Amino acid sequence: MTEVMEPIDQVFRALSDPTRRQVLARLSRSPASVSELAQPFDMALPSFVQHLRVLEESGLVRSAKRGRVRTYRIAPQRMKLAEDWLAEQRQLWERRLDQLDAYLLELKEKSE
Amino acid sequence: MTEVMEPIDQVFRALSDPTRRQVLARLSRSPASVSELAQPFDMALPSFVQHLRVLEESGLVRSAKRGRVRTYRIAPQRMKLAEDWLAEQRQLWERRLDQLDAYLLELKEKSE
DNA sequence: GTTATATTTAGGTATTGACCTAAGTATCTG
DNA sequence: CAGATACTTAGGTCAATACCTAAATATAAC
Repeated sequence: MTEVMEPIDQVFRALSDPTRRQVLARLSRSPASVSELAQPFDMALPSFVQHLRVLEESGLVRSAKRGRVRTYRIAPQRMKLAEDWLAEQRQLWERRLDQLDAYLLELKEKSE
Repeated sequence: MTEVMEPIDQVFRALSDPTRRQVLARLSRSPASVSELAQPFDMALPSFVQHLRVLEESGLVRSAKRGRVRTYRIAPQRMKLAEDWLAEQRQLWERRLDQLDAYLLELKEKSE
């Protein structure tokens, strides 16, 4: 694949894991520390922290360390990349469906 | 990770690859055969076909073979899983930001 | 200043992902 | 029916991912 991943690739990749999506959902409510975030998951901490790293590299979250506690928060702009891409595709095929006669399309599908 | 991937995991995973996103964009315009889809890519056909398999397993596209030609088309309902998930997160943190605004406003008013 | 807490680093394993080449099958066309 | 076309199957490589345990570091609390 490509040498370096594009932001949008990283965003979708980050979103493809259920653990990471759960973390994002948690952070959508409020910022939280590593251990708070890890608590619901039955996973060794270093493994979990790797998910946090993937999220941060994707730009979907940011973190800052104060003392011994690292706090993560959501960084909403990046999610927009994904939303916008999806919206654009939707617009494309919706326009296509508008142009076509829906009835004829259905007939065509049935014959295939 | 999990034994079997959830549909939404598969959808985001399928979307994380630029080749696959380009294929989706192409299919948003109209259905197309394997070789039509493969044409823009500098990749051995079997490698490319594997991307089509990932897309079909995710439910983002469907295919049917007629004679020796397999035709792919977009299957838009699945993309909604991703759109809905993103919309939900957005709603969550936008609501949170609203609350924060209200709180800050209140602080400000008290100080005046 | 010792002990507890909150990560972080180091390093290892097993599976999956993204590619390849070579060879096979099925359908169409002259 | 012979050759071209449109995939499909088989099998191999290499890197990345998702986990793990054990040990290190840095800060906080007694």
